[in-house]
Amino acid sequence: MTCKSTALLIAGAARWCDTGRVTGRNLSRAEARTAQIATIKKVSRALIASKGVSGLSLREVAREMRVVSSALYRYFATRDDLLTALIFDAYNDLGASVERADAKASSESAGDRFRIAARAVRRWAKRHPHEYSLIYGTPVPNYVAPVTTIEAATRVPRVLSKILSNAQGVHPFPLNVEAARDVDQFLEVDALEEVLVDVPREMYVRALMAWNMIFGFLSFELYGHYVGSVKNANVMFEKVLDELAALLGL
Amino acid sequence: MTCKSTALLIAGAARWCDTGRVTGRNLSRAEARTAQIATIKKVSRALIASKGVSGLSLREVAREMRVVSSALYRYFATRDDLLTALIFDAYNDLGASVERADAKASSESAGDRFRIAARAVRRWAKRHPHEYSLIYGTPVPNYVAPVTTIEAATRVPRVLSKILSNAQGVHPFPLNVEAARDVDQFLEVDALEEVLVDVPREMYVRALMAWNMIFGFLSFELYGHYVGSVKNANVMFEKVLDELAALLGL
DNA sequence: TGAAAGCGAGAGCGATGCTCTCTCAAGAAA
DNA sequence: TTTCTTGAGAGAGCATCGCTCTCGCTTTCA
Repeated sequence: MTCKSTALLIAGAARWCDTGRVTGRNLSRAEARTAQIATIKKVSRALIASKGVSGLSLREVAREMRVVSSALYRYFATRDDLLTALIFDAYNDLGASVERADAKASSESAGDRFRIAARAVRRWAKRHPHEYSLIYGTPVPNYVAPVTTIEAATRVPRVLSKILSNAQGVHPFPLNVEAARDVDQFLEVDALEEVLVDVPREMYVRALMAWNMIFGFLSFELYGHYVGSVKNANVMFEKVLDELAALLGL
Repeated sequence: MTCKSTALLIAGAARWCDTGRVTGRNLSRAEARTAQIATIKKVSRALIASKGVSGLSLREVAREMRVVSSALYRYFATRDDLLTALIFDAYNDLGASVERADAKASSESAGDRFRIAARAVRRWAKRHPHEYSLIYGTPVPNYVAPVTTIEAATRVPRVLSKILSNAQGVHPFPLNVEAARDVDQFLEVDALEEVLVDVPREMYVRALMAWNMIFGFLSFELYGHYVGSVKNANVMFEKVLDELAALLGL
């Protein structure tokens, strides 16, 4: 049952020992390490998908990998560290999905690109509800996002704002010009300028609202707050996108 | 340390035995039971407030109450049952807060009433962030809202819609009449009519959006998604309310 | 070739949710 | 008043969890 005689294994083929140890001549220690980390995350994602975030247990991951639980602590010092890695991956996975969808829609009108990007967000969220919760649901207590995560988290806003900035000249709903003048009083305009490139400041509030509305909608949909009021969320989402597009002048 | 000789306690005064048992002549069994339930919930709320929902442990509640953990199972068969009771209370507490705020604002204009109600939601959420998460954050796995909870959950929407229906005749942003005609295709119009009394159907989508936007904003604010973009959430919230009021024609 | 570092096994600690049995007190029935 | 039923807490126990520590083996590197 244990794996005392790794020397007996066929040297040419890297493979899993019964006990989970990665061995074989053609897999360096570093490679084995990244492979193990990938496996841990893969199994964790599967576990989260079936039991939710709170159902993720290091011991069960270990059991699944036919490894003793203490072995996992070589790779993640803490359950929260594992979650942090998964959060990071989720942001990037979502961001990549939306970027991909937008890239394919480069010839569309601004309004259509906006809708396509928003639908990509929703599609990802509905396909990965628990990973969505990981990043947009209740945060894990004491969790503080590392800097790398912050960057990954801006990928979706960046796509939306690129669409916005490409759509200059179209006339939005009447803007409250007075309200837009003191925008630097309550927004981090310096940071926002790096994301909302070429978007006029009068639009910042509405841009943030649109971003917030998309995720607010998904939280309501996924968490059941639309039960009893919204019968067909697909259609409702399109209606919301219509309103948002009008608000943004798309 | 144990409480074998309750007969020796002063009969006239109901009091806690050292071991947690409620005793005394003037406290009936039923009264003692409701008192214990109230205490359990009170201690649980305090625990949630300091450690978050996931930090709520029946054993710690029991310790706090100087009672053995198994005793709590006389009142809540499961940790999730306790959470369900707390969710119910949270909905009602939030609903009552907003109703109270709106009742005091009956002489204000529709726009002001809308803002006052929305601010009441936000104030409650910021004062009870963990209870907010309980009802608007990631749901507990396998949780299904009992009917009584559903009713409690509609108290806030009811207030908002009452304000809306009282504000007929004001002209909203241009409504997409075409989009509003097939509202019964994707909304539960029968159920919505009982909440959105006297609100025209063309407004249903925007009314739902406003409701959703308020809570979406709070989730973003409380869960840190505005870090790096919104400097002063108080002001930003007012801007959002301006936009929503305009959208609703208030 | 030999020292250093990485990794998994395994035992163990304190904590969790939950179950079960035991005992005793309170309320209802006689 | 006495008997019987029911409700409540105590306490032991089970399976599980996150996490720590030591041990022995293997890979890596000087």
